Amino acid sequence: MTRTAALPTPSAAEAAADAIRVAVSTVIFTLRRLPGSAGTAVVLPLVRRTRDPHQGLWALPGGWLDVDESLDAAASRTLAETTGLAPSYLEQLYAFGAVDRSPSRVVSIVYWALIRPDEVPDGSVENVEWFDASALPQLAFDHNEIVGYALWRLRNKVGYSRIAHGLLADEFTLAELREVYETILGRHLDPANFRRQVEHSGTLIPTDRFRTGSHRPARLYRYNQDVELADRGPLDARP
Amino acid sequence: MTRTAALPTPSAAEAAADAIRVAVSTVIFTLRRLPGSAGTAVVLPLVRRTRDPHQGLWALPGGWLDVDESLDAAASRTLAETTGLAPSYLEQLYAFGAVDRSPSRVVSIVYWALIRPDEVPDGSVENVEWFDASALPQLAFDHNEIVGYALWRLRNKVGYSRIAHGLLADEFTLAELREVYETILGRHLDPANFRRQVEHSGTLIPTDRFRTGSHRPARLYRYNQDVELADRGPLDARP
DNA sequence: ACAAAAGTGTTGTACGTACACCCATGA
DNA sequence: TCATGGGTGTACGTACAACACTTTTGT
Repeated sequence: MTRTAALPTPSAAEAAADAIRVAVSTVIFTLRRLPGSAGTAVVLPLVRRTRDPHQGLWALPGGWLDVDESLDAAASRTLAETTGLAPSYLEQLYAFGAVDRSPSRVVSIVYWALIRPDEVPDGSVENVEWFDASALPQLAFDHNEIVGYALWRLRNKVGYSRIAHGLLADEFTLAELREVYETILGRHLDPANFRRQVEHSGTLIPTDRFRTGSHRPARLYRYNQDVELADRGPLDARP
Repeated sequence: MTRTAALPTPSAAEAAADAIRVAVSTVIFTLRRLPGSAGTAVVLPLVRRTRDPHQGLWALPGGWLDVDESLDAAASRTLAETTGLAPSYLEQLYAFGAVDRSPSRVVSIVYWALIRPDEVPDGSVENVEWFDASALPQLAFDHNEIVGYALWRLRNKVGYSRIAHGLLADEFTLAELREVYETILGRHLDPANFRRQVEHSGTLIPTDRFRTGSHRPARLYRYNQDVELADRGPLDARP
């Protein structure tokens, strides 16, 4: 299967020349341990464009919205086609509709998503590569701007919600959870204070298991499924 | 000029039958002093539909997106056509795109806006009426859901930004500002504590003028224009 | 034994809340 | 002079940051 950001769809191709077309793209974040030194980075998958406009440049995974497909469904499909997996968190980001953002008139409904590092397939997919979110090349269209906004939302939301759990496996240590926060926020957090904050939030369930490592074993926690990752208000009931 | 929520546009009418059309709607909030007793309510303008679907029902003001018009511009145009004025605050709310939200396939980019009560024209406009946001009739399409979400965003945002100033004239007393917060949040706020919070926030500039009323005159304040009403991150730079 | 991470305790500051109190004005 | 809203002072509780300290493991 070829993967390109210019995804032809019958209904779109048939549209009139001056029509407005609706695309759906997704910014998919995960965390990746950097090879050499210690450290973790926010990474996202990009797709190399195989046709004009912007042939050869990297772009966000996406495609045209199908006539019989909701926006959420289109975002999930996009994600499945790119990563082959369902996201641990998926939320609409923004609708981008500047007149000159593409040669033809395209309104892009952009989503952003989180997936757990352990669920990212190892084998590389054709034309897809994962990039460090803080060191992106020049992207197609206004996608640099879009990723910048998605990163801002991620950093903001990590401060007042529990979305960080969307980047961890089912069981994790507090140190691992803290590393997620530190990576996203880009600053050091006090282990003692972090422990108390997150313990008193009621979103964690301690288990009987421990992670044995180089030193004193750390207790493993589970995420409390009763608590939503983020409060999206009336829209929570949807999809 | 007639105002309907079914707004014909050449480019849309020419689109193929199975094409996806893009509409822009706006939830416009302002405050209105209730007639009889004391009290203020959040109100918004609705447009009576003059054609199917949902003929006769009330709907959000909106229209089709023009091919040579950005989303923001379309929202501003919508607002101007409804109220004849520029909003004191305008922000994209959400893109609604359920397949069955309209008989034909329509993706609606919804904005929400604030305007100052003193800038709302007195004379009523044909087919437009202002409704108490907390007591709406059944609206066309999914517009009840949309207003509910907009209200949630308004109440949320008033807690961590200064958008309340978007509902006041240039000069205002602290009691007036407090009434805005109380109306939106739906609860009483301690005058003494409210004063300190808002005074220490650095967003207010005291003037030499006082509002003389029934009792001790209250100092008038101005809004500090250097401070943005709300932090929208990287998107702030956009128009 | 020692290093290093897990986990606990203590203290100070900032901030929101509750509420008592004084001030200035119109009637 | 009195009622009322404008405006100040103060005490209390919670939340968080800083950091000293104890515990438990691998080597």
